[in-house]
Amino acid sequence: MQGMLGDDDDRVFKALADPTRRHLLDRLFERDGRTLTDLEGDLEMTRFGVMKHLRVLEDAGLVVTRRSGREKLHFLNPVPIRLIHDRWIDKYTERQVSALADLKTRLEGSA
Amino acid sequence: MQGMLGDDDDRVFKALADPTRRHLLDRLFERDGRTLTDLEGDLEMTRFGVMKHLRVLEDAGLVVTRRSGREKLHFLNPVPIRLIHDRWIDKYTERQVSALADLKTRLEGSA
DNA sequence: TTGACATGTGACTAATTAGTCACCTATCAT
DNA sequence: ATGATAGGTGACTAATTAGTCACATGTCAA
Repeated sequence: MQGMLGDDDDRVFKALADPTRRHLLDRLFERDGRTLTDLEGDLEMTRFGVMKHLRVLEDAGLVVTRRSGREKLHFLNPVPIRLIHDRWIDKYTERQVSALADLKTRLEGSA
Repeated sequence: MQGMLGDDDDRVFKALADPTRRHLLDRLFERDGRTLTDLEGDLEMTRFGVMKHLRVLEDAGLVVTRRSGREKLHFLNPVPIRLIHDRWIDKYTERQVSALADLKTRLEGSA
């Protein structure tokens, strides 16, 4: 039981704690397979900073990569996100919580 | 669109980044309505430390509280967790991702 | 081959955050 | 009332983390 709550998931949560890294995930959610240079584009940060953040995301398993020649392509892996969900939302209450979350999103969207 | 990605969600992710706070959420997931003294029990930390962590969780909306006499009862609010989920997992891929997550949990459970 | 481009590494500094301390306030039971 | 119990505050120190730098490696296209 403690096994699945160890170092792995700590890396995931630490990775998600930074707004730049969440923004990178947003970009990859929008469209997968981007390169470092592509992702560097809209960030007010040096390339090295972005690379460091991508490394953290990759170590956490939130991003998986594939080399293609001199480019490195980045893909979003949503499984760790789902595991966070399952840790504190059981199958029985999932429907109600999901409905509440949808409601909240809709209310904020129209505001 | 930026509205729902603002300071609020930053507080949520920062709150989740600490293992002690995740443990507190685990305890509340197991059983709701605990007091500070109750939660303090199995932690190697002073009461003040625990109180500080609970405060962070409450500010993030992950924990809601209710006063009952001289006691303060703590409840887990799963909605922010679900919003994290919905940010990077769309409704169309949710089933597949969920299945993968279940598989991963089962494999680790039997290991 | 050679110049240009994409990515990678180790060390340094500045800023953030965790945990503790002494001390304070409010409520309950007798 | 009063002693015990539950919870709360502001300031301090130690540890962690973000961002940058100069420099290095590997790949493509002509």
